[in-house]
Amino acid sequence: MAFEKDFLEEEENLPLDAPGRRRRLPPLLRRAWYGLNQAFRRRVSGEGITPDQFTVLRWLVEKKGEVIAQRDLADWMGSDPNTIASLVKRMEDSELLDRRVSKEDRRARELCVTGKGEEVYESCRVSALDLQTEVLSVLSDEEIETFLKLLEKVTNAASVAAEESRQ
Amino acid sequence: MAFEKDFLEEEENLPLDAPGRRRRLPPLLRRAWYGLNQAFRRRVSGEGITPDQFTVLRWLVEKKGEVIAQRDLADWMGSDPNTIASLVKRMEDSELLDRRVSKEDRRARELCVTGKGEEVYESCRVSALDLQTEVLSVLSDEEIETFLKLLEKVTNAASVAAEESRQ
DNA sequence: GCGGATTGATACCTGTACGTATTATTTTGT
DNA sequence: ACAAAATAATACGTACAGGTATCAATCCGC
Repeated sequence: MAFEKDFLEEEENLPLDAPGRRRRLPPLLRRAWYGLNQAFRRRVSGEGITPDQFTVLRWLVEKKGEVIAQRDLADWMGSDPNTIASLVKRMEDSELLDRRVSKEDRRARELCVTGKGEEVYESCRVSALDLQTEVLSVLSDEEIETFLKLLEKVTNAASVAAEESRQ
Repeated sequence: MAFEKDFLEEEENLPLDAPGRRRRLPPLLRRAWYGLNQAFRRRVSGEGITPDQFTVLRWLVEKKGEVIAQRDLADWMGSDPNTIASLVKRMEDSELLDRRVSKEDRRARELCVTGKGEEVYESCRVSALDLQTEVLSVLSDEEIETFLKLLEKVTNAASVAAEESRQ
């Protein structure tokens, strides 16, 4: 198809943010993340938790046994320590986790998932897996591998860019 | 479509959320989006706008001449009308756009970018382009095409999942 | 042309993101 | 040993996401 080839080559020469360009990274990433997040929120709202609270529970359950401070969560989730502070406070209020002052470093708070937290996590995990499977089912197995590999590179580059943009 | 159903059920299923798995979609997407958004926020904070305000300006500038209501923005950005209402209110307060009641439908508010809005948009557009180029530079041109194509599929699937998850 | 459904926007709420400033504690340099 | 730097968490502020409830205007079926 000469026409299609011309069209594609023409698009490749457009600047990355040209209005005519069909696919721009920021809007696509935004819609992908918000869509996924919104779908998950709607599916687990009956359990009384939010997507971010689920993420915290996942870390706590998978790392159970290890000592986990709020600072660790902030690093793993790429979130601000402020955000984590209010997040875990709400979760402590709803008894999904316990917080206690660390013995080794009295500035730090050690986090520990409660029994209720583990139960809630387990029931939401199924929804999370279903959703992920559903969304990725529009790609072939090979495409999934390729996509996740490229996404990981882009993610690391974005994290570096964010870090380097602090003033 | 019996065969399609069978095919889909047969696709079951990779351990997409196994703890040992190196790459999981939701954390990667989350970090990619937050990293990109954070980098951009830090770079344009001097201009007095936020990434979302920039997104609104881009739509208004690119669609200039057309009549744009808040509802349209909500659709294009995949955001809640509530979010758009407060967003454009802040932007009206800082004189980046004008709002007026539509002649054709007195429920609707027509949005129009101001001169100041256009100036701010133009100075931020360069930062946006730089950032996008920087982040995508970790991929080859061919990988960029592949990645954006697959990301678009995933994005559409995520939007569909969000829409179908309303109760 | 009238009553019900739909639609665009908003008020109010909770939850999240992240910036600055502050406090308490630990670490480090000398 | 002690002052200075670094660190973990927090208080407080602004912005954004999105839910429910509400209002006003429009549309639609009859």
